[in-house]
Amino acid sequence: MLRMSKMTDYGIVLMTELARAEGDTRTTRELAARTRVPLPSASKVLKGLLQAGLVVSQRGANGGYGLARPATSLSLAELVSALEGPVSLTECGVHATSAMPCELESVCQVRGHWRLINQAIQEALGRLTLADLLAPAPRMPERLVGLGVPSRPQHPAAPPNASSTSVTGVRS
Amino acid sequence: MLRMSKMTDYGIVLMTELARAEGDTRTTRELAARTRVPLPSASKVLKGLLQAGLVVSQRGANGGYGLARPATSLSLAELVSALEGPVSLTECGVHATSAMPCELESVCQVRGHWRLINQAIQEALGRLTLADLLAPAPRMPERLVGLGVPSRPQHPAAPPNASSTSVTGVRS
DNA sequence: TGCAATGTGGACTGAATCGGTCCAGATTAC
DNA sequence: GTAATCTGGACCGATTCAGTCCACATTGCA
Repeated sequence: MLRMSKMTDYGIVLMTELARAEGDTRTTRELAARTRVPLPSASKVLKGLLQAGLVVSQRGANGGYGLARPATSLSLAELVSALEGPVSLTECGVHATSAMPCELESVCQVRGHWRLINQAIQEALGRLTLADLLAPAPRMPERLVGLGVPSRPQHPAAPPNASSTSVTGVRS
Repeated sequence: MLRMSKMTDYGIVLMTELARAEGDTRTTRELAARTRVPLPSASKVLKGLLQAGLVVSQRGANGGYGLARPATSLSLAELVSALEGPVSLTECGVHATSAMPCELESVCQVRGHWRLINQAIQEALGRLTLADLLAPAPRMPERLVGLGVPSRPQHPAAPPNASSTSVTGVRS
């Protein structure tokens, strides 16, 4: 659990494929075929990426999609945010000025902690770029050194729940 | 998005309340009343926590729930794992020996990266204990220093999606 | 000029999940 | 024996999600 949606999964795979094109445009059909993402879904995701400004489109014959910026400047955090909304485990801290303010704000002391956790997750995602995903998976990429080092008692592995596969899962 | 489920949210609030009892047991009714979690839902979540071994129960009259271990040794990662399943943004890396192995494993280079990201998130959650949540929210707790420091270009804030509230959100 | 290829925006549907509720039964204190 | 409490499971309605489809706009090319 605590998963990204499948669409976000698709989005990352499609962006990775686009990054391989290096400036060229690719049609939705091409991208779908190469990534095995169902065509209509690929189309849907690409529309979302377009609205988020992460890709540019060329309409008409010989049209297609291309990256809006170099792969080296597109962070995973941006991708996930664009497709999934703000990265935040709880509502708390997302809309600080919500229409539904915290009625027990004065007595609750959890908020600050969550904000930092959300921040940490966002940072972990922000450290990797699309370009990084193209490179061979490193044993321990410099950017994550210091994050992945256990410093607390290991918690027992949660029961594995056999479930559906994700594209990222399947292809990664 | 990228949210915990509401049940996990409840679980954290309930555990926090249990931690305040400091060894005493609390009935489901008490816990629900204090946290404003709907009683049946609180009951459901507590059952789950019991099976995960995070709380102990005393049946019968004068029964109730108590923490299975001191709050200082219960990490948030444990809590989330217990209620939400393995912490992993993608299927990939959760069941490495899945019945559905990656057909394109040889060409895919994303897996290693995801594994590290999942690890980073898990670490961020593992650094905080239940006891930490009881303390006043710090500006920047020592345990997270170094995680929350931006090192990449800030990505534009994703469009705020006004939505429902979470318990943690409401009370934090 | 017209046609074919392609993206655009939106509606729609079936399935799965989630939040929430309820109940019959076991256990314990008094 | 009775009341209070946890236990395990079934159940339901609402929501979300993945996926599909369609009418239309745009563009390149014959």
